[in-house]
Amino acid sequence: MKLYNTMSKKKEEFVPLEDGHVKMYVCGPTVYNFIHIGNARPMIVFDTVRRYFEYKGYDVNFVSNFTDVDDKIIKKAIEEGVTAGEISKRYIAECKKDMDGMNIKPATKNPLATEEIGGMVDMIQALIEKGYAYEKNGTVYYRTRRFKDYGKLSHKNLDDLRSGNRSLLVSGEDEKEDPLDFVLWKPKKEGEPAWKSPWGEGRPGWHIECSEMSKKYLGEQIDIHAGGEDLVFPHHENEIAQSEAANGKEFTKYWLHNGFLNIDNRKMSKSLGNFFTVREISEKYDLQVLRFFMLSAHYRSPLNFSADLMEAAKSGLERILTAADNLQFLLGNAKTETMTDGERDVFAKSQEFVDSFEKAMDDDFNTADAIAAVFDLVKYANTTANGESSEEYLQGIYDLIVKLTDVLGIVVEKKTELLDGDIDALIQERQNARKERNFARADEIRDELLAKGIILEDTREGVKWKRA
RNA sequence: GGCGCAGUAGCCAAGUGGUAAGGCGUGGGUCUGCAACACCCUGAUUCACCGGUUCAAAUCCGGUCUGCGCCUCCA
Repeated sequence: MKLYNTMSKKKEEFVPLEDGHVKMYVCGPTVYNFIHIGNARPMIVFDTVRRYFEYKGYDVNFVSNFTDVDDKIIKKAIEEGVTAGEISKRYIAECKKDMDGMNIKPATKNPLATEEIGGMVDMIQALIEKGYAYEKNGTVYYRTRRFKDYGKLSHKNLDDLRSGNRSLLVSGEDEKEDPLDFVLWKPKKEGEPAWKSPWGEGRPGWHIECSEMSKKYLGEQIDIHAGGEDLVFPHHENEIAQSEAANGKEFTKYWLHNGFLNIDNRKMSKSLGNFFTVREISEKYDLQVLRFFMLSAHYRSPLNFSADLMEAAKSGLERILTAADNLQFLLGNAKTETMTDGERDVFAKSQEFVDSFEKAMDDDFNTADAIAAVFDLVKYANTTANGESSEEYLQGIYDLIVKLTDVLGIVVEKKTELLDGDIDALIQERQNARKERNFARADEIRDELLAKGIILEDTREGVKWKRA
């Protein structure tokens, strides 16, 4: 399988560091509020990447952090008059609820920055000893120009950065030896959470968190490091500088970055009023729709979000869900058990959809193409399965749909809820009314059930129902 | 200013040298008491524009226009 590496700007064949294993780190959110749908994109995309690796038989060690100490968290805590810890704890819990709704598999480990301070201090210390960092008045800076590969990920040239941002030179950060130097440790300010260190009380800079947590839980060298494209510079560039200087070896083999999510063709921002949290979306849609929507485009492309596009995604997803539901329904009424020879041939042909699905995913996780394969399979199921199909055939096709949609993190299984006895009785009464051609009564019952959120569908094989 | 990405049907979106997947929507039809589902048919002589390379270009090269991102801890 091939994946696009931001470092080389090319699709590269994936070769794991260790056979059969994938070590993967995804930069997680800063938990100062409910996550927004922009945060959701990397979560969904890289969860899908993980699922595909697992589908291929890899054992994936998936680590994703929560940044739980940061200016924004502290600001929110002050506003509410609570501790920063209360804020981060609350929003980590809320974030996990949203992730669950989006069917994102729990990470192997979700480290918290505040629980890893000791390791970060050690790493900073090592950088100072190696001459890659220096301390001034309680602040520790990384000596960017000392790391000769600086800029290799974002393909930037240090002198361009400089000339393009002269304002930095005059903007007061005169403690730094060079305006490009970034903070590894910052001293405590009044009222802020702080930890002890050789340079006085304070807290770590953002970049060092990921370097340390990645090293601690995955080792000095990992296969994949991923995140939003905005993290390429400076965050990931700085992580490379820190980790490679401290550990003396290549940090990450493959760098994956997802494209940005726009709203109505504009960048999402509070001032534009086009800011959506995942929680808000969940009030209107099953979050599977959001997931399906995000996977309908390639993960590296910019993706536009709008109400119309969500509606279209919902319709598309329903087509898949309906097909699966229909197979389930037919299974409950199948008259024969084993496949006929004819069915065996028909079933054998369905393998081609699995092949094209895998081919798409093997090519840098082309989920849009993979979804097309799922739609082809759905059409195949709709045209070949019917009341005469054998149980074995129906189950076989159903299992294929589940196998593929599971990689995408889409659940097609209908939550099995038993109908209340009286609802069941109403459906039966309606059937009798229809038989007697008393359609007025039949429609009356259908409307009554609709009011209770039950939609009835009359098919050739019998009455089906679903929740509105 | 520097670096980079994108422009494919009404909408979304694959396709990166061999003659345009898939979905949503629209319109027509089959099925059906009606509705819904499903199925069949319906769509770009053409891939922002202008040149060039080639037997062959949406795909490669040059230029133009348009939109967007990064270059201050925003996924």
